[in-house]
Amino acid sequence: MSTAIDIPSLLRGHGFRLTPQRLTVAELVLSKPAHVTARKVYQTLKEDHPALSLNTVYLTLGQFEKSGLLNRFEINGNAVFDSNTMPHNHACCSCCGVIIDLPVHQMEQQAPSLLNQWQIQTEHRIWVGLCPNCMDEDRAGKMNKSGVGSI
Amino acid sequence: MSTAIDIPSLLRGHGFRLTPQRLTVAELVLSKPAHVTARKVYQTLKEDHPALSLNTVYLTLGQFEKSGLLNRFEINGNAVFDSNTMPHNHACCSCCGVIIDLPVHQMEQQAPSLLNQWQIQTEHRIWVGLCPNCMDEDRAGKMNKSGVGSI
DNA sequence: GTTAATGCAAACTGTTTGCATACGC
DNA sequence: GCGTATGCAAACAGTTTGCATTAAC
Repeated sequence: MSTAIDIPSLLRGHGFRLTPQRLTVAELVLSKPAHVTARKVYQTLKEDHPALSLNTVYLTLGQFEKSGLLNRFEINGNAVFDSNTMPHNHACCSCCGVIIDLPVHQMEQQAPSLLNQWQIQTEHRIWVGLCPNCMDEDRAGKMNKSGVGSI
Repeated sequence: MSTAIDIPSLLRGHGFRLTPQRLTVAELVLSKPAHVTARKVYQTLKEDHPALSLNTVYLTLGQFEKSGLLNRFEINGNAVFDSNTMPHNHACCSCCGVIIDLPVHQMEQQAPSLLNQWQIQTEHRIWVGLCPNCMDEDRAGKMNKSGVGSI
């Protein structure tokens, strides 16, 4: 990460006021690749930043999405925010909840001809299964049952 | 529909008791192509079948899914049940909420090589946008704002 | 008669909204 | 000082759970 992101400049550039809460959330989700839920952000930051409410996290992530700083998609009914705003696919482990980015293949770039008459707004493709780590643990009989709730 | 489905036989074949509620729900979602939410089923049937609770609908759809009679996926955080249990993709209109099935292209059949080490359980691909009908209405200035909540 | 199915209500989770207060600009 | 941000609490929607009653087999 040779070119560190200047979070304050980035936020100011999008017309945001520099509040401590917003800076903290931005530092967590914008300064490096991240797939997070609102609750995850809240739980991660609340210990070191008691002056942060879950409400503010929801609001802030929503603002970042509207400004194009974050992408939003859904896994298991949970809103997940992604700092990677370029087109890409996802895979999610149903055991540990880890989410990885996958490239969009050339053949996938155009929508099926049946949608020629549609005006496509978003597209999302996701694979769900066991990641290599959890398969190993599974084989070793140590599989946890937390499921994707841990995302 | 030359080969009408015998719902009672189908249910019995999967070990279900033939209750009026279960028969009614099955008739609605299994006898023809359908994309429905639990609430939609409940609202559709409750008028003619007062002896039906939302709880039972959730339970019944869940049982049908576990028996392989229905597929389940998610749109906008809502569980959608699909009578088409073969692999296929979806498109959803963000205006009227209509959902259409799309074939899986040959190139899509295999997971990306990055997932070679994964044990894939499910895969889902969805396009969201304006369907031709809603684009027409949009152009005519009659666009409704109901969004995908109408699914 | 057994056992599964049902209805009702309550719980629970993720998310949004209303409003008075605090604070960046 | 002005107007956005914030925290708190309440509202809200979708879904699941607990339990007594009912009905299919």
